[in-house]
Amino acid sequence: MGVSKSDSFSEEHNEIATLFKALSHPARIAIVDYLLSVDTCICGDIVNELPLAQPTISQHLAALKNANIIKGTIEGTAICYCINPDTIDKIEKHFGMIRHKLKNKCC
Amino acid sequence: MGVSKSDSFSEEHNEIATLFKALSHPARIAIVDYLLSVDTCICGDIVNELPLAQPTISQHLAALKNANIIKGTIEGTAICYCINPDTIDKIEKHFGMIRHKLKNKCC
DNA sequence: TTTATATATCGTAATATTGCAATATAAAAA
DNA sequence: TTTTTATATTGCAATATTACGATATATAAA
Repeated sequence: MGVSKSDSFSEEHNEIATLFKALSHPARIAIVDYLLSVDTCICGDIVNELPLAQPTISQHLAALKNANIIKGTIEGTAICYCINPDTIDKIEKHFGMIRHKLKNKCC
Repeated sequence: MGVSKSDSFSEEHNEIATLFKALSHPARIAIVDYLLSVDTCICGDIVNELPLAQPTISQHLAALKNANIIKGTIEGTAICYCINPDTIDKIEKHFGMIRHKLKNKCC
């Protein structure tokens, strides 16, 4: 009834689904893309990059932080954001596993 | 107001977000995992593998089919499901891009 | 201290997702 | 044809997500 039956699934399935969920919105993809498009970590100014209101972006950033996809460190008034490579690794490994299993299949 | 402002984002950002959304539920991850765990394509019997009612699984399968993550071909009364390697490729390429961009960064 | 700037939180409305019982559909078997 | 089996669709209730105005918070600058 609207509740995801998380308890019914394995820890790992829940974990990977949570990561994908964090990446399941175009605004969050755009944020990740923007963080990747500049050479250094970004302090401030993400709000000006997207066509969304500041509270909305704050929410999306919180979702990404919550999933450990980005890291934010306070830098005076601003916050500096970076991609967390460890989490990217984790997702890539999952696809590596998929790729590996796909190789032994006939489709 | 609850509506994702898809129009505000690029085609590519929307497309990749849609793929992640399809993978953002543990039941759908479990389905993909199950399809990968057997050597051949699965005809029927997915319903017995998961602790969800048949209509719910049908919905999840439709979501995966809709995102082109799995393919289903009718085989008599049953339907044979397979992972679509092309879509897996697409997602992997996205992470390849992320990985590439991360290399030139200081974090 | 006062003001400006950057980000977070609250409250709320609109919409989407999840789950399932009931029912429909469609092919295979009897 | 009737029955069985597998899957899809409908309808609906519970919950989650998305978006933003208003407001809070916290540091920097004046």
